[in-house]
Formats: sequence, structure tokens, C-alpha cells
Amino acid sequence: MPEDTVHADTPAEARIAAARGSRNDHTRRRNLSSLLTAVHYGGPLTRAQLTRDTGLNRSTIGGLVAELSELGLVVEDAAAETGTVGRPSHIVRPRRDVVALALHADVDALELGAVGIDGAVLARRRANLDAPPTPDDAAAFSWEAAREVAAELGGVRAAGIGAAVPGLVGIDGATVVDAPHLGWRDVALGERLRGALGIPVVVGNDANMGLRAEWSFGAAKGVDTVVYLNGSASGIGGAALVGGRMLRGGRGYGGEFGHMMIRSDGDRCSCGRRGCLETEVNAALLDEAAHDAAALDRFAEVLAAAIANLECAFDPDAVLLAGYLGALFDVRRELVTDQVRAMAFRPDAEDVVIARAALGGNRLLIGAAERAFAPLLRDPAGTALAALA
Amino acid sequence: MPEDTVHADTPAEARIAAARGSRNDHTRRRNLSSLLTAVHYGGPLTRAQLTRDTGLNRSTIGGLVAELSELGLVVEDAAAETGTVGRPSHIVRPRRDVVALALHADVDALELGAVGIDGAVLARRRANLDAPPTPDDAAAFSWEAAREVAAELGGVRAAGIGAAVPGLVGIDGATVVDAPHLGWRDVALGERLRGALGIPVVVGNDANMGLRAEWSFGAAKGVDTVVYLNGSASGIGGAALVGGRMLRGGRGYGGEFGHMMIRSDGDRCSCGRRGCLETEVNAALLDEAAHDAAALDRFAEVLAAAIANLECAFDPDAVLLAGYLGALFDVRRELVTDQVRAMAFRPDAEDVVIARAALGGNRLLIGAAERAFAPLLRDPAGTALAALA
DNA sequence: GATAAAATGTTCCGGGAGAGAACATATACC
DNA sequence: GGTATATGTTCTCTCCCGGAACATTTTATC
Repeated sequence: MPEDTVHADTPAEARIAAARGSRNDHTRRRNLSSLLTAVHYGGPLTRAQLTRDTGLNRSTIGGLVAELSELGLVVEDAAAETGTVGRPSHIVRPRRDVVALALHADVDALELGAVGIDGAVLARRRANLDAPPTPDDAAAFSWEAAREVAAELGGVRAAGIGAAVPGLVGIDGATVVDAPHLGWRDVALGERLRGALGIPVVVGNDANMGLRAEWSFGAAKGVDTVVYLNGSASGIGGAALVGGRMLRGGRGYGGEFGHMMIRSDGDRCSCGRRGCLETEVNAALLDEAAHDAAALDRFAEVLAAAIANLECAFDPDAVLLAGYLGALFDVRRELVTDQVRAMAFRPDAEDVVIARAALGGNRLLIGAAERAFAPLLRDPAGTALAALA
Repeated sequence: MPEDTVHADTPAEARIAAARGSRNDHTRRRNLSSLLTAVHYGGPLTRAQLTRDTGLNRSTIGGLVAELSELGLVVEDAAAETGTVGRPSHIVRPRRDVVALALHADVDALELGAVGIDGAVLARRRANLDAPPTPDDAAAFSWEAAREVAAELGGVRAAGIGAAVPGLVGIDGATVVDAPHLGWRDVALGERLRGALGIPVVVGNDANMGLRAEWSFGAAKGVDTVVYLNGSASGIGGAALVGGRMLRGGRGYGGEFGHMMIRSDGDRCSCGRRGCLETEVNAALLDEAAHDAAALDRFAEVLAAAIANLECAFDPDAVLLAGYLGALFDVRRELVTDQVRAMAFRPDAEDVVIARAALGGNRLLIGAAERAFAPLLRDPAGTALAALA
């Protein structure tokens, strides 16, 4: 074997899963997780539906729902009118007072929201800024805004806080490795927020969280394989969902499609290379060309080339466009679609749906909250909630 | 929401996993799977090691190993000398008479092998061809070669057969959608082989199976996130392992990095686009330039650009090069490595290992067999083996 | 060479978890 | 109002793992 053969210190995920033995109580945990996850994504569901969806026995579902109810995570309503024969089934719904906080740190604003476990944004605070925020600004704002939001909502319990940042975030979900537009390098934002708020923190790249939101409640709800491109003031962010899992990468830097080379003789990019997607189509260029049809056509073609390349690599079920790329797509929908299909080299290219993202201004808050909810969804009985005074 | 919002008919994998309830016997299945998987990847292991690795109780391991032994999947040897104090632990090893067949259909040859569950290629048959094989050729050869191999080995039991094909294979793992170099389109190879051999069949893209082999037993053993590029007579095949899972894509066509655009003003490719990696570096060009140092440098730079683009998208732990790309890398190792690092825009670029694939001529047979073994590894007690006369 | 210590195999019992049967309950339909 | 249908509830059974107690086998020590 070559000397530079790679061997993992820790076995790959698949092997960990294989290696870890399964004990009897794992079954319970998993089933509790199944139910909470089901009502999280699917909204209020009857116990009968849960029985069918999970394949578990009625009696088991009864016990599980009772436990989730005792944990204060769901409530059971009496059945509404069903329209069908037979005893009506209880309706299980996630409790709205179980929330996650979500912070979005952007170049020109800080925003914090409280998101219910049903995915609804319940309250929000925003601070518009003249200069990019420092990590201290972010922590101070979070503390203040969290207090206000908690007061507004009154007696909610939080699973944690998710923070969306325009930049590279380490695989640890805590360190902002490089956020050039904020001027942050190697910032331990996780620790900072944890210190300020005293609840679990998870930090992530904004594009990743945007896609997560769209996958959970938006235009790509439940789709297995999705490529996502977001155009914003801080460049083009990318993310991908592969087989139902977020593409993370070895260090957490996966999905940086903004620096995909799209024109080998293009302009020099801030990253040092030439013809990156982000230098070929960006906010400034689009603003300049707002009423220049030919220029818009050109940009649309560049976007189409990028999408074609990504389809090549990922063979996605859907490609989602957000921010100014979504706007560009809206005015050049046919051109983009046709170009992508013309450039696709594989069969069934027309199966790939290209669409604009759906969730608008709530997207990042929802996505960040989703990540904060994740541990609770994985282990409902073993994850503590913090009372938010 | 936009009209073209995508909604999956079947929920994404993560949601299926969440939705499917877990029953008590799943625990047993999972633990049997853990043990068989452990000895499959890790070779002979003592029961004590299995106890430590899985975290299960001694007594439980005893019962599980006994069941695997009764199923004829593993044998227990008396302990060798241990050198440590205490009663020596039994050694559990996978039984070599449990095999998978593997077929590689290439433009100029058909090859079939029998691979033990320990990953060793036990026997093989090869037929060199003047013209690309037809599906009938492949089926007839497989039948004949399987008989010979079975006779040579005497009384083995097969989990199934995996077939590696240079082309697009549908997500069903049975249909060759398009293999241009073989001239196959929409060929139900799975059915054909199943009819000929009467054992379970799984068909896959050759690059995918190559990467699987390298991940299981080769240069990327156990690494979580890997990008793989293979140069062969039938072009450049690509594959990626993302978070320990093979990148499949929505239709099964993921990882076609050979058609990634690398020079926007490049030559026209057979796929209709310009400047695909596969047209910029290929076997014919390399042969021509075999002794032209400047040309080799150019090719190395093209390869580096491709790798940089892929690192951007995937942030892999390792990049593996096989076939003529591996050979090119061997003679221009430093140039490729330096160029990739110069073009990488993110921190820690030097963490990414670029290496040549390790398994040589056994790679595809091992990878195809791995896929055939997968169902058995997932559910040792519930998967039947076929006696190979 | 006998004894102690250490590590592992083996056996048996107990507890947790879901399946399923039997019964109870609530609705629609006739 | 009675019946069919669907669901909730309760109880028992089985499966599976953990853990304790004991047996076995090796090394270390006197």
C-alpha cells in the first residue's frame, strides 16, 4: 500500500453504527424519537396515523405517547370530527411552549427568533447595524433579545440555540473558522453564546441551515437529495443534502459551491482562483444589470452552467435557489431550465426540479432552530429543556 | 409556496428511519449485524475485543457468536497465545466458504471472481474479448465461470453476485441505463444474471464499486468522506463517499465527475458540453504525451483543478486516484499536491490527503462483492445463502 | 510446584420493551 | 336503537440484554 494511505483514527460513521451494540432501551429511545419526529415534521397526527406510520402496536403507541406527554413535549387533544366510522383517534400535537432559539448573524443585522417545535416562528427581535457585528455584539444581543422574547412568550422551555453564520464553521458546530464578511476568524462562538445564555448552542453555516429549513418545512420538504444555492450580500453560499443527510465534509466545509470554477478564463476571485461562480454572478453585478436583458441572460447562463455541473456531481432530485439567485431564476426561469437540460449529459434530466426556495425571511431562523432541536428529536427522554424565564 | 415545490412521494431516508418503529427483535438483528460486520472489516477478532468494541455484555456476545456460528457464518478457534494474564478469549473469524461472486463487464474483457467474506479473492476467471460483450455474453460467461469457480473451490455458499459496469446504473441496482462503451442502453442486467445464476444480483457503476472496495479494504479504509477518480479506457469515472455513505443521487447517477467542466473554452465532449475533465485528460492524450514532460505538467494541472473543485464541494478527508489518473499522479505527485493547495480557498487544505488507490486488479471484484455481501451483513439471520454446486 | 490474581466463558435470573389477545369505548350507518 | 367499524386500554407473553455468581484458563509470585 502507498505510504500516504489514509486510515481513519475514528472509524467511519457506518462502522461506528455497526460496531456499537444495541441495547434494549435503545429501542424505546428510538421509538420515542420516531413519534416526536413524526409530529415535528408532520404536524398534529392521530394516534391511529402514528400506529400506521411506524408499524408499532396500538398499545405501544399508547405508552409512548403517554411518556412524551409526561415529558411535556406533546399534548393529546380529543379527536375532531373524523368523517369515518369507528372510535375517533386522539390527536397528538407538539407543544408550542417547547421552543428553540435561533440567531442569525449577518453583515448588516443581528436577528434572534424563538421557533416552536412545530416549526412556527413565535417571536423575533432584530437589530440593524451600520458595521458588521463582533462576536461580543452577537452574544450581548442574544442575551438581551432572548430575555425579551422569553418575556413576550411567557414561560417557554428551550432545547437550545442555533446560530447561522455566513462563513466556514468547523465540524464541531461551535467554532467560526472564517467568516470574511463579518471579519471573524477562529471565533469560539459556541462557547460565547453558551456563556451568555446557558443553553446548548450549535453554530452552523447559513447556507446549510437554509437548506435544512427548506427540507424540513419548505420547498424541498422531505426530498432525499437536494442542491441549494443562495445568493446574498456575503456571496454565494451552497449546501447539499445527500441521501437525506446534510453534506458536511471532513472538516465541516462541504458545499462551498460559490467557489466552484465556472469560467476558466474568468475574473480573479477573492479566494485566489479564477472564474468562481461567486465572481461571475453576484449582487453588485446583478444590480448594475437590473434592466439589461442581455446581461440577465448571460447571468442566467452562468447559473445554468453551475447547476449542470452540480447535477453531474450530485444527481439531485431538486435544485433550490434562494436570495438573488432565486430572483434571477424567477425572471429567467425558462432560459435556466432549458440550458440546464441542454447541458445535462444524462437521461431523465427533466426529472430534476429546479425551484425557488420558499421560506423567505424565516428560513435561517427555522433552519438554525432545527439544528438546535435535533438532539431533542433524537432522544426525547434524555435531553433536558431549559426554562426560559 | 411556488407551484413547482417538490414533494417526495416517499419520505426521505431520515424520515423513514424516524418513522419506522423499532421492535424488540430489531435489536438482535442489529447486534448480529454488528458482529458480522466487525469481523468482516476487521478480520479475526477475539470475543473479548468484540465485547469491548460493541459495549455489549460478555454473555450477550456469547449468545450472538453462537448464533452466527450456527448460521455457518463464522467459526470460533481456540485462542492463540495471548501474552497477557487471564483466560484466553476465543477467536471469531468469518468462514471463507461464505462468498460473493463478482462480475466485471468491461469493453475488452469479462471477469468473474469469488470473494470470501473476509475480502480475499479466492478464485477468478477471465475472458479477453475482441469486441465489447453483449448482455447475453455477460450472462453466459457468468454462468460458465461461476460453475468453474464453484468446482475449483468446492462447496461454497454465495450471498449473491455483484456486477460492475462502466456506465450509468439505475437506482434500482439492476438496470444498466446507459453504458456507451459497451453499447448497452436500458439493459435489465439484474434480471439477466438472476435468470442465469439464480442468486441475488446487484448491479453498480464501476467507479462506485471501486471506491467501495478502497473504503473497505484499501487506501481509504474506514475514512468518512472520500472523493474517487478513476481513469480508464471508458473515460473518467467518479464516486464519492459522503459521511460514510456512498453518494448515489436521486436516480443513481451521482458522482459523474468525468463530466465536470474544467475549461470553459475546452474541446467539445461526447456529452455535448465543452471542457469536461474527461476530454481534457484521457488515455489517448496521455499515451501521446507519455514522454513529453510539459504535456504531463499540463495534465497534472488540469487534474489539480478538478481536485480543487471537488474539495470545494465535498471537503473530503481523502482524494483517491485510480487507473491512469493514479499513474499520472505518481509521476507528478508534488505538482498536483502543490497546485491543489494553492487553489484551495479554505483553511486546513493540507489536511486533505491525495493518494493513489491501492487494490489494483482486485479492486472491482472486491467492490462488487462488497455490495453483494451488504444484505447479509445487514441481516445475518434473515438472509439466505445459496449453495454453489 | 502450589497459590493467588486476572481475564474470560457459562449459566441463570431479572427487568425492560413491544406484540397480541381480550375487552372497553366511541363513532357512523342503517 | 342496533350493528359494524375503528380505536383506546389492560393484561399476559415472549424476546433480548444486563448482571451476578460460578467455572475455566492463563500468568505472576512465592
